[in-house]
Amino acid sequence: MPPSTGDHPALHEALAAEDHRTAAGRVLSVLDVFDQDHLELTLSEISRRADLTLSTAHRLVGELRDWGALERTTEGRYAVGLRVLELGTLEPQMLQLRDVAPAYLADLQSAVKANVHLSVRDGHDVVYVESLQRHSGAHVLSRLGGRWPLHTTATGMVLLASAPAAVRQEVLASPLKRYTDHTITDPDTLRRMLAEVQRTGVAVLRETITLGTFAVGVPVRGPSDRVVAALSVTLKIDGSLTVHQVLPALNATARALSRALGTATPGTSPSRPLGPSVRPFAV
Amino acid sequence: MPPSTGDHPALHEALAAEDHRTAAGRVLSVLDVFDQDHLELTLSEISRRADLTLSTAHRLVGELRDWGALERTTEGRYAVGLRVLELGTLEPQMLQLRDVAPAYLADLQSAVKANVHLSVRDGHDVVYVESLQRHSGAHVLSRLGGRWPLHTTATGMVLLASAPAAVRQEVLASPLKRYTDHTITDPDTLRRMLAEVQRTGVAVLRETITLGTFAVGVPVRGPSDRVVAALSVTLKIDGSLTVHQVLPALNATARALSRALGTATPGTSPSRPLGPSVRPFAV
DNA sequence: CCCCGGCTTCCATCGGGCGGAAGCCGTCGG
DNA sequence: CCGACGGCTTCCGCCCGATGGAAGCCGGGG
Repeated sequence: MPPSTGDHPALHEALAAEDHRTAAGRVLSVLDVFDQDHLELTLSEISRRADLTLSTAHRLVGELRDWGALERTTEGRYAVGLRVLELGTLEPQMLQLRDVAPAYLADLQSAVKANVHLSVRDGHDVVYVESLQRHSGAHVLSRLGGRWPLHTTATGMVLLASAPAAVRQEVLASPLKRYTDHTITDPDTLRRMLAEVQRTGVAVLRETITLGTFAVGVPVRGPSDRVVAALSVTLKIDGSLTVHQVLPALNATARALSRALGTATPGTSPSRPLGPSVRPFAV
Repeated sequence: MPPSTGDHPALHEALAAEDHRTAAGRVLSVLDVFDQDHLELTLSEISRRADLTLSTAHRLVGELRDWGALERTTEGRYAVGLRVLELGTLEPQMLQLRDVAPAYLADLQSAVKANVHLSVRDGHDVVYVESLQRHSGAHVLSRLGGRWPLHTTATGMVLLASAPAAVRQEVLASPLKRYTDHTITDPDTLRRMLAEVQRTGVAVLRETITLGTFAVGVPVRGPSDRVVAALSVTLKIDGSLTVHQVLPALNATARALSRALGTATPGTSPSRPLGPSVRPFAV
């Protein structure tokens, strides 16, 4: 960034493209430097990645550490702290879903013997709220809190199809990131598929993220029939199961889950869902 | 807080106990107002609870919302955003554990038919990283990211027993919060129990949080035999199972999990744990 | 030995965060 | 109908504390 402006110290002001971040923005910049590929960073790395002077980074990191937002690893590097996780679990949608959903997901999984996902929409992304892997240990792509663009996953398509028209237009107008040869990147195709999803209530996406798999997604509705989440099953393309074979179980589970959610909101204080009405395929 | 200082406006300065928070501190104050019992708040509630003027709260909340740390509910209130959850899942210990642990926990659970917990230490608290409930739907006490003081849970005792001496002394010197009649609140008793845990490698706590249940905890070790987590089983007191009946399975699972973790660290880049060596009670 | 990179502490300055105030909106009650 | 109220949003001038430069510390390596 600062490649010898030394020659003309006079114009360093002009070139240095002032920093218009607010104090709060700088704090968030620090948090922003951590991602999947940067779990642990030294202070100087943070300062570089966040584009903050070392002294500022030092002070902010210190305050964040005191609060628990960051923690110091044994090797002296910094990482996101458990306090952030604790705070994150207070997100209301996800809190409610994680309360009732696991049982339904487990039943569905044992019925179809495949990976099962429950997701909600956050802006233009789909976020995993709960997932069950067939052979646990492969949490790779579907980590809790994991994000994908809406157009790349079955649950994303379901959520996009039922999102406010404004959101749909924004997504259709924005560049559609490609992950495989089969990722749908053409707005017109996407528009057509969305219409189809709206008509049928089911989204089927083939190899849009991972080659060799396809996913089937359906909506989960909360009180007043609003779509609050999406449920999906991911299958191997050369596997034994077809869309039509899993669809009944998927739909039944989604509807049972919807019913369980629907009962939860009349009272403002979450009036215990009592017994999860009907759980198809219950053990 | 401001009970009619109006009479003597002159001394409002003196009484008003200046606010020594930094800008970053105020940002964190805003996040701090959200907890288990305050999932959604209006702007004014936030401003009151965080002790910020309305205009300041307004601006900070706006910035946090733009970043995704907060979101606006349909009713116009504010809540923690999914971005926080996403960030929280980057916490390294928890990330590694959640990658490999689920399979082991599932095996253990199906072997003992009881609730199973995996926890790590964060300061003077124990934090749940993963848990399996016998009858799903009762995630109540053991929500992911949930916190308890170290002296109140079986996993906490295990982690405290293996924590640096400094931590142990701090906890022993601090007031030990009581939850039930059986919560251990006497430092001397705690010290004795810790010694016992260190000697035997097992912690058994009866009704220290919830009446009618007891829990058995054992350490989980990572590379270089450092204790990185604790594994526990929670049983009904009048149930059929005794400590001695679950201990073998618990120990075997903890050791298998330790081995799986141990293999993961030689290379600095997490060199895939390949196959989870031996999983006792595997299905 | 010195140099280098990373970290920590200190301090004067100045820009932007702060809070007061005014105005907007919807709701309730007289 | 109007007025009061609570909650929210916007605006703006002042002052203070965040900022970043600089100096000093530590450890490793050439």
